[in-house]
Amino acid sequence: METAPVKQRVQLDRDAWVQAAIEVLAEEGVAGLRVEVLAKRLKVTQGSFYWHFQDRRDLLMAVLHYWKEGRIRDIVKQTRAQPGKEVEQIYHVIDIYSTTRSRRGMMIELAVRDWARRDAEASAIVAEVDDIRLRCARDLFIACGVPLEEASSRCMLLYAYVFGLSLMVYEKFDSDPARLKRDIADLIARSAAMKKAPETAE
Amino acid sequence: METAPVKQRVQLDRDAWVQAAIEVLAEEGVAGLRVEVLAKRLKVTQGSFYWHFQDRRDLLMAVLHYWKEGRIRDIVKQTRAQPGKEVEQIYHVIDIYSTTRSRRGMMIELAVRDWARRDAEASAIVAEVDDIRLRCARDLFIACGVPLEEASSRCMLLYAYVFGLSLMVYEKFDSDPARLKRDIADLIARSAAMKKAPETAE
DNA sequence: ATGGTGGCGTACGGTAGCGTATGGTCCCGG
DNA sequence: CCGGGACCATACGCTACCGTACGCCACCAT
Repeated sequence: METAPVKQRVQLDRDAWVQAAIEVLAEEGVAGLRVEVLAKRLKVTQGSFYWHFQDRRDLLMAVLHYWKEGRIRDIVKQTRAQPGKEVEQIYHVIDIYSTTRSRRGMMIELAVRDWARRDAEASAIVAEVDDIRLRCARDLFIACGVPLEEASSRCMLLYAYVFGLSLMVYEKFDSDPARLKRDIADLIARSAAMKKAPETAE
Repeated sequence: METAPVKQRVQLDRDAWVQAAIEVLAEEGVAGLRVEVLAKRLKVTQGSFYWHFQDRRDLLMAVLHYWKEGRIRDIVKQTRAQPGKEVEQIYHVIDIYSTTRSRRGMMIELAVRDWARRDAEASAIVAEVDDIRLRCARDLFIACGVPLEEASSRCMLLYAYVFGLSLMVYEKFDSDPARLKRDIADLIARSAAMKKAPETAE
């Protein structure tokens, strides 16, 4: 996420290629992730690429695993709450994914998921990430006193909502998207079993 | 949706190309929608294509508008409820989009939305469709006695959820996806203002 | 019958992109 | 100082695809 300082590198390594690839992935999708384009962006030729990678697919797999590791790290970080602050943490998770603040991360997320719709290996990676995400979020609901099955439903709703939201174009629909998102967050997070829930937690 | 009977056509028209294009769009995405591939699929050469279309973009725009018209027709059909049956209709709408039954339609939907993320004209079309969808669904909630703002929140949650759900891979997470979806549908549709809501409506 | 037009095939030029082969350069250890 | 390996450039062949130019033919009206 921070590539600013090290700009004077003369030698590229696998990781530099992967990070640049993720950049292109976010902008153009998997289909736009071509080795010639990438090489041009890194100011080198294809000769360099085929030194570090066997072929294009090799890069794609590296991108996939790099993304997976990063997601897992972020997920455990985001779903770790101080005892008694679980509700706030749920609202925080919703907020992270539903604001334009983390637009870049969402673009990558969507590109990977679109990729996964036609590639088995990408689909497997997404499955792993989703499983971890859902379990972590469910634990958060459970810690709030929500029963298991309801916790499952609510965390699934949570993630499906945030991903789906970023696929929609709703500017014309509502004049106050902030209120809309707040209310939706309440629908997702406010359980009957959560009497301790705050008004809005913003 | 029904191309089975007319298989013996010798002359192709614009519409035949557009429908075949949507088929490819569902399978491969916009990036995979190439005129040579399409021509091969229709057993003709590119010469035919460039008779009916100015260029590739011309086809893409035709696909976009064809999709839009179809969506609008379906939306008004799906959100038209017999008075007193609005709640059931809401559950029905959720059911339509969240089951694998209409997999093909969802694949097209996702392909178009991914397309819209990088193309302004596609984005504009999606914006129109979303606006109509949201307004129709909101009217349904309002007809149930839900206040305006809550109706807005709930219908937005509804569509974001169904689109997001089809992006996720959750086989490993829950052993009973049917129950999960039922409970989520309840979270979306069952309002505090809807005392007349049925248990499950299935 | 004939010309002309709709619908398509053929042929071609051009570009983008993948992957390979091979040569060059810098650096580092002995 | 020199040999080898890491890293990259150059050059090439190949395929997929876009778009154009033009030829062919069936069909229909006059």
